[in-house]
Amino acid sequence: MPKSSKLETLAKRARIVDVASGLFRARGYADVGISDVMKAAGMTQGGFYKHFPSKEALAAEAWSRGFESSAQAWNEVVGKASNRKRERALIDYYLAPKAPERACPMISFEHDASTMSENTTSRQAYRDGVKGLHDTFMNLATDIASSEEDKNKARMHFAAMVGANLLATAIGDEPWIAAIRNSLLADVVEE
Amino acid sequence: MPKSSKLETLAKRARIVDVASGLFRARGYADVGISDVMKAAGMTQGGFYKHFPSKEALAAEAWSRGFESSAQAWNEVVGKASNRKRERALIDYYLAPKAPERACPMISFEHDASTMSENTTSRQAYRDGVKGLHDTFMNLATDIASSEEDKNKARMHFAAMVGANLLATAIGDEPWIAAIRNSLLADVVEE
DNA sequence: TGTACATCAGTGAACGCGCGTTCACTGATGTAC
DNA sequence: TGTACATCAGTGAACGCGCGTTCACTGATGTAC
Repeated sequence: MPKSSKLETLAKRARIVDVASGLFRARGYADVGISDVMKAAGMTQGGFYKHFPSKEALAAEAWSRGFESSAQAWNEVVGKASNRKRERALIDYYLAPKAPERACPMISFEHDASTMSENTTSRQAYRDGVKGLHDTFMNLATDIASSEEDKNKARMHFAAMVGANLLATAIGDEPWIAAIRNSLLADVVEE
Repeated sequence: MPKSSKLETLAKRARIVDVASGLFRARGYADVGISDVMKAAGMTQGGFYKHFPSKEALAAEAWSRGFESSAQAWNEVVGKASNRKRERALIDYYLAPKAPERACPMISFEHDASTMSENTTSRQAYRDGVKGLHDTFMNLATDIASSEEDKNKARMHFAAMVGANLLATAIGDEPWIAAIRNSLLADVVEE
């Protein structure tokens, strides 16, 4: 059934971005083909180029989408927690096992973002996305009343949770990996 | 000039592993072709399969090699530092800019290790390598006299330096990235 | 409101390139006598 | 010690597959009259 109404077309385009975002988070840019994306979106691969000029153009949007939904999830999780346990709740959530298509975009996209040439929109999307998650973290974990030491602590915890997640993802649930996670959590004051 | 003496053959094999290790650290497994490796080793691509059954078999050895030389570098760096500043020296060194072929193997190999099927020797090489670097770090940053709190701190710093390096590699030297690095360093007691 | 026509989202096959792997061949190494 | 021969590391071309991209075609959408 060729051709759709304008509204349907936009919805399908959004679906492609959506689906690609999850696949890229789960398996990375290189391991996901255009045909994988289009199949998952319920179309055939030829139609892809009616929406995007290239695979890289899709990456830029799919990555942004991934960072957005990650930031949104963070806000929602913290919203449920009591006021003073925000950082702890965030780190707990971040380090909890998740479906592959919900994997941390900072980690999932890093290799491909680093590989891509400097001045691409997809690379900029990565930079903006990571900065966004960092700012989200700092906003949720600290407030105006926080001392500079507290902010420094939060910044370090941000890096630590990313590192811990990277190692846990690649290695799995061994005791020494759990020890790292527990050490991080132990450093986060619950008050 | 076909055929080499047995000694030359072994030396060439070692050179392939060496060169591949650097290329994989710099550009990742998928972005480095057999012909790249062999060209850099001063041979033609066909000869590769006289030494290894497959590209993945090379990865297992090249990755191990990368972890080994990384651990060795850590030991050397700390050796130069005064006794009580070992952890600080290690983190300073780890976060300092390096040539691409010296990039952190935990980060460079992570994506490909995660992607590879569960029971491969290359995947095991990654696990072992990361465990090795973790143990090296803990050995250098703590000793028998260290309290459990100190060990926890060190473990968290290990994760934090990996996370900070990941972000710095992909994003570059922006102020907020430098702030993360400084926050980590500020938490490492110099005494 | 109805009709003829242009548009263009989507199809599915094909193209072209790169890369892992294979293969027939070469000639130095090293062994057997 | 010398000589004939088997081995096998290394060469360079070719194969085959997957994937990004292109393309001729289809038929529903939506516009012009």
